[in-house]
Amino acid sequence: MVRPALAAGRAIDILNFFAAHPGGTFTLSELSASLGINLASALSVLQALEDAGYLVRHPRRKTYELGPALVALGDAALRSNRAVDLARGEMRLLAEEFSTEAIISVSVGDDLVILAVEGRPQLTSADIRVGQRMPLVPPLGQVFFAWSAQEDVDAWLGRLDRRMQATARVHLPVTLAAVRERGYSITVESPTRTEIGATLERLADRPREAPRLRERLAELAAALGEEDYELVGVEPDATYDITTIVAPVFDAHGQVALALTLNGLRQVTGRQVTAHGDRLAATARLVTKQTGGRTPDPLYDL
Amino acid sequence: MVRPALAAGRAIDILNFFAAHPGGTFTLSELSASLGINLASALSVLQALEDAGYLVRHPRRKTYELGPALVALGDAALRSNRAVDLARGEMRLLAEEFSTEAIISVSVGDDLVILAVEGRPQLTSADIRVGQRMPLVPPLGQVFFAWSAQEDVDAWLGRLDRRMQATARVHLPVTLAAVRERGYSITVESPTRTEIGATLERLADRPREAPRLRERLAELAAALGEEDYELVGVEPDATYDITTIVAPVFDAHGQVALALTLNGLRQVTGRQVTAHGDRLAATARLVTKQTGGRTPDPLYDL
DNA sequence: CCTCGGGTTTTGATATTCTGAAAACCGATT
DNA sequence: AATCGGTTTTCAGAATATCAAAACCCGAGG
Repeated sequence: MVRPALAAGRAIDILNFFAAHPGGTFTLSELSASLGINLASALSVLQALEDAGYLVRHPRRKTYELGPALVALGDAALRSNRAVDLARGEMRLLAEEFSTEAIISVSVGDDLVILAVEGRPQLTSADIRVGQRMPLVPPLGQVFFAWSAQEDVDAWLGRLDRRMQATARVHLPVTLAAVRERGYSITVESPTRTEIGATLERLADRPREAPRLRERLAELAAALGEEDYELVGVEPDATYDITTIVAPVFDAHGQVALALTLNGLRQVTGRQVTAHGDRLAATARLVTKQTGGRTPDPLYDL
Repeated sequence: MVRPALAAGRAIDILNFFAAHPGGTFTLSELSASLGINLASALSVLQALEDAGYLVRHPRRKTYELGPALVALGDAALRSNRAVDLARGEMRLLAEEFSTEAIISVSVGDDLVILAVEGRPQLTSADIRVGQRMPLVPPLGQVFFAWSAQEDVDAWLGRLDRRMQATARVHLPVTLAAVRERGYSITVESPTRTEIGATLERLADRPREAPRLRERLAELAAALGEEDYELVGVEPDATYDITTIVAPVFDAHGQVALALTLNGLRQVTGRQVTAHGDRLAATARLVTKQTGGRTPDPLYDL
C-alpha cells in the first residue's frame, strides 16, 4: 500500500497549510508550488474543498481562503475535545498571572501542532501561531515521551539524524527521568535551542527546503548534545532564562493528550522556576482530572 | 470530468458527517453505511484523516471521533471569517434580549449550513444544531436570494420539485420583493412549514432515505403554496406565531455572507414583529459594515 | 476452554480514475 | 499590441481505487 486516498491526503495538506497561515489567502499556483502538488491535481482538490464551503474563492483575484463551513467543523471538534477548551481557559489565566506566553500543543503523527496561544513571551522567541506544525524530533517533545513505552521513545529517537542518535541515547534517559520525576519539563534558553526552534518552524512551512534544513538541524542537535538544555537540577538561588516549561495533560488511556507550555521567561530564579512549574503542573492535573484523564503510573524506568 | 478528487470529496463527506453530529463517535461500518462508501475505500480515507489528527480512533472500541487538529483549523477559519465571530457575539445578545433562539447560517453550494446557535426558542421547533446541513430549497432561504440576480433565483427555484415550480414562480417574486423592501424575511408558523423543516433536516442526515423524503417534500411544498408562509403585510395589532425572522449580512461583493435568524417567537403582535425584525436587521447591517461588507442596491425588480 | 458472531482488516484482480507536463487560454499591465 | 502571471484544458499513460470475499480479531456466551 503506497499511499491510499492520495487526494484525501492532499486535501488535508492544503487545509493544514491554511491552518498554519491563519487569515492568509493563496492562489492556486502558490498552493501547488508550496505543497509540491501538480497544478491540475491541486485544482481538482481545491474545487472539491470549495464546493463543500471549506474554502472560498475570491471571484476576481481567484485566491482561496478558509470558508465558513470549517467554523462549524471546528466547533464540533471542540465538543469532542473538551480538554482543549478547558485548557484554553486555564492557560489564559496563567499567561496573565505570569505575564508570559502560554501555549497548548498536541502530538499528531510525527508532528507537533499548536492549538492555542495566549499572552506574549517575555523573551522574544520565534513566533508561535495557532495551526503551526513542526516535526517532533528530540530535543523537542520531552513531555510527550517521558511517560511512554520504551518502544515509542525509540521511534521518537529514530526521527533524529543518525549521527546524533548515539549521543541522544545517552542524554535522553536522564532528562526523561527528570521530567517524569518532577512532572514537567524545563528547558533553558540557548542560541542553539532558539535556532532549532526556528529551523523546525521553517521546516514545517517550506517542504521544498526540507533537505537543507534537515541537514542544518542535524548540526544544531549535535551542538546541543554538549549543552544542558533540559534543566535536570534546579538551583533555587541561581538565575535562568527559561525557554519553556511544559506539563502534560493525560487522556483516559494514560496517553499524553495535550502539552501545556509556558514560554520565554526572562531572568527568573530557580525558586520561581519551581513555583511556575508546579503551578503549571497543577493546571495540567486539573484539566486531566476534569476530562476523565488518568496519570500513568511511573512504571518504566529507563 | 466525472468526479475528480473522489477521495477528497469523501474525506469532506466524512468530516461533514461528524460536523453534523457534534460529539458523536462512529465505527468504520457505521460511517461506510451512512455515507454509502465502500468499506475499504472508507478505511483508506479514514486512515488519512487519522494520520493528520483530524480524526482520533479509540484504541479499544475502534470508533472514530473528531481530533484536536481540527480545533486549530477552526480557529484559523474564524480568522478568515470575522463576520461569523462578530455575528456570534451580537446574536448572543439578541437571543437574551428577546428570550428566543438566534441562529447564524450560511449558504454552501446547494445547502444551508448552521454555524452557530444561541439561546432557546419559545416555540419548540425542530432541533437545530451547529454543523447541520439541509438542502436550500424554497421556501427556505429567501434572504439568500432576495438580492440575487434573476439567474440565481431561477437556479434556486430549479431545485424545487417540477410540479411545484409553476406555483412558486407566481408566489416568489412577491415575497422576495417584500423581503428586499423590508430588509428581512418573516415566516409564520404553520404545521406544514414545521414539517418541511423537519423533513429537510432528516434529508441531510440520512442520504439513504433521500428519494422517499424528496417525494414528501414535494407534497409539503405543494400544500404550502396555498398558505401564507411569508408574511408580506404586517398588521400591527394582529398576533402571530413566528417561525423565523431572517436578515442578511453582506460581504464585500454585495453577496449574502451570512443569514441571521431569530427562531420560534410565540404569540407576538405585529408591532413586536416589526420591532424584532428592525433590531435584527440593524444587527445585520452592523456586522456587514464592520466586516467591510456592502449592501447591494435594490437594482433588480422582478 | 472453546465456539460463535459482529465487526474490522487484509487481500488481489480488474478497470476506473487520477496524474502530470505541456500547451492553450485569459486578462491584466506595460 | 505585446508581454507576463496565472489559470484552465487536454490527453495518454500509469498509478490508484474498487469490490467481494476471506481471514482475522475480540468479546460474549456456552
